[in-house]
Amino acid sequence: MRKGTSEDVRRENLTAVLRALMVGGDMSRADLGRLTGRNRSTVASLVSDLAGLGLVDEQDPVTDGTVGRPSHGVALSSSVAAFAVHPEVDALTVAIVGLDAQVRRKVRHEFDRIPTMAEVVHLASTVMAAMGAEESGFRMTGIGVAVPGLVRTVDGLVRNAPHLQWREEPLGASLAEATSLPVHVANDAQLGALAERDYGAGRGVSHFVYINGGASGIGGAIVAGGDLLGGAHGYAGELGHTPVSGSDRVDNVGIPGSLEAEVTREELLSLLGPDHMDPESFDSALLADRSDAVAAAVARHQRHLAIALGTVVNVLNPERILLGGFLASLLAYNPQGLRTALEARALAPAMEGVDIVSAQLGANLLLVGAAHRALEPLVDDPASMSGARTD
Amino acid sequence: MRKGTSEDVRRENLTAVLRALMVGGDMSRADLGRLTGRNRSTVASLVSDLAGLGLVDEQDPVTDGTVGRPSHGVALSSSVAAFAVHPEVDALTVAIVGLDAQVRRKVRHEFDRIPTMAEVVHLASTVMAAMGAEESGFRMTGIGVAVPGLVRTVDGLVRNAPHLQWREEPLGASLAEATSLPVHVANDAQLGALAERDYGAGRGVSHFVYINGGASGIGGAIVAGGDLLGGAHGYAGELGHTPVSGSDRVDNVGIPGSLEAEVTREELLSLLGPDHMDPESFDSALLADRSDAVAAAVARHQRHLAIALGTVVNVLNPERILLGGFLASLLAYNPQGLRTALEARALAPAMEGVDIVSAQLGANLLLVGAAHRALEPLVDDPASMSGARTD
DNA sequence: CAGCATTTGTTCGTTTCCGCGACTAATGCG
DNA sequence: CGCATTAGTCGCGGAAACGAACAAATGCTG
Repeated sequence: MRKGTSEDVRRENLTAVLRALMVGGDMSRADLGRLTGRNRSTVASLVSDLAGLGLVDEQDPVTDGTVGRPSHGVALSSSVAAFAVHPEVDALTVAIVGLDAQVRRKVRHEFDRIPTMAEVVHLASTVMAAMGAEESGFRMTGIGVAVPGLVRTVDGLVRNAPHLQWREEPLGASLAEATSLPVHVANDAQLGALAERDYGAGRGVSHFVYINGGASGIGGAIVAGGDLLGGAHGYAGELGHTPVSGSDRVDNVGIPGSLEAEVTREELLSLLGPDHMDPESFDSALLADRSDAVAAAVARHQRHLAIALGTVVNVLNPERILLGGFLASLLAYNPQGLRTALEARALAPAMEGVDIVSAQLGANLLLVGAAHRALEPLVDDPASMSGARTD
Repeated sequence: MRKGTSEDVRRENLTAVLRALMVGGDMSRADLGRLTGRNRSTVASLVSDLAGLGLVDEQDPVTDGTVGRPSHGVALSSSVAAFAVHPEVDALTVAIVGLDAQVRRKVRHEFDRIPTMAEVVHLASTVMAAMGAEESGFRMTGIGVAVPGLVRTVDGLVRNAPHLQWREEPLGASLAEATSLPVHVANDAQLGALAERDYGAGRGVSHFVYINGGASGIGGAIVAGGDLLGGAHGYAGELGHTPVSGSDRVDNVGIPGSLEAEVTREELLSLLGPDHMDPESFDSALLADRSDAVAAAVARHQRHLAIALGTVVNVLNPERILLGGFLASLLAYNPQGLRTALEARALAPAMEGVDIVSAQLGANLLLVGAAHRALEPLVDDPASMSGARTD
């Protein structure tokens, strides 16, 4: 759309082929042609270009049992990848994730106290250097960082990450300086939504809302028209602070009666007994406990969640709502209960055909989302992969 | 983006030229080249094509006092236009609006009772036929209809327009059948937002929220990334049903404590005295009355509005909020009051740099929005204007 | 197993459309 | 009145996609 020359057509076609492979997996050149609507000769030329750039590998023709000449296989290169970095209160995860969304390497470092940004930058860059990605044949395009908090996406400034106790920390700039790689920092829920869109419960859905409930609170992200809705500076999607009651309970930014103030994992956990529990155990423990106390608490939580979701449905008219973390457990406990509560709060036409489902992706969700964020510029302009820049 | 051939480049370039003229007004061919970044010869060819299609008029070169050869002027054709139809409880407005957003003809018919859909269709098609648009040299591309209610945009089915007491009315299909013209039906606030985006307080702003307060309630629309956010079926933007209090007051769809239940023009009007008042009189009457009763009511209304806007800011991270109708009066009464109340409810980073302004466009706002919605397909594919179809 | 239909790869000519350069035209300025 | 500046016009070249013609590789059928 920018210049309007024929090279843009080429770029768009290269991107279309790459995207087809990313969502559809490896396939034959003929399939690629059908999927992208391009001509045989065009596809051949495009694939040849991409192979030359090292982004895909052309394989020998394989017969698949049908008549006709077998078509060459085309596979995403297993060497093109990006780093994913995910700092949490108790650990830092660094991974190498390929263009095919496979997690190739993964290192987790536990902290005994909340890390500072400088510590995270230092540790992450050390780990990335130690991984020897280039020596192992990976061609790294950049670094994607998933941060539990508000991030100014343009420069990766972490505005406020309450759980990490970070405020106005220049994470993007620091990490870029330490590694000399392009760095993309974003909110964790947003990156999770991207991963769900491409490989999870959001596949093929162009309007959906993702809401994740964790120990630290509730985060969300919006996909509209197939694109992540970031807003003016990337702060969009903060559904946790939506008002759901007139109570005085405040969330961690001081907003009273908000979703995050009323719906907490902590409260449910206290009813179940143990002080700590990993997400899977929490889910099964909650679903197993049908006591009155738990049922009442779940009902109240569902009611509050439904009010927030009602706003979401009325304002955004999504076709699907993805619930992650303990919000998925809340749904599973009584799916119809949540739906009924929501229907009382949403405009009937907007509510029609809205799916409420659990998010699909598990542990690697954020790593895939973060890495793919870093791979995005390459996918949008494959020709930029010229010299396999290894600096 | 679809096929990936060189004809797409042509189409995009034609669109770019047309859009430049729409937002920038008539200009010289040289300016057009600078604005669109295209080459001199390319612009000449594009303009020549558009002139051949009858979409622009090429004028004689005019000297503007600067050195160098004068450039040809290019003006949007004054004959290309669309119908705008706007049914309200007490009147039906039909207009002819040009590509240049000028309202060329306007007919308003008053009702003595709430009209049915069939009556509106019948009257609108009669009026449009009587206007003799084709005979007057207009080339009409379609009909845009602004409806105060929920509209399924794909086929123009009015799902629920409470004030008109319409439910499940096939307005789009009926009007298309009666007129044999392409019909585009949409929510009035959405069309107003489009007009504000192109010609009003939303110019050059790619993320904004438009909220309009009228006698019938509160409607809204969202522009994200420069595009109207319609959601899955076009129902998005319903900000009036956002929860703002724990009270039991319900709005017209039964949602308690919603913005529309708590913030009403009616309530303010009752404090000012008269039973009926046109918007302009209401605005000046409200701003003139600094009594304690009014001040307290305004403060309460502002507080509730701020809660809804807080949700909007947190979820959408807009760069501007446009207030229309009596919500603009509410803002003007005490701009700082609203802003302060909002800042208590919004995440500080998301709130940074958010403008809160009044909508700019007046009476013709919806007519321009509706007609331009009908002109959009033409702008997106100028070459489709082949035979100046007059059926 | 030999021919045939089917499907795909390959090559090459055609078409479209943009940019560029050379030349011409029209203006203001000194 | 010449010169600099700016824009229109025309022709050429390059990029890229498509389609046609041909070759290659497979399954199917008699």
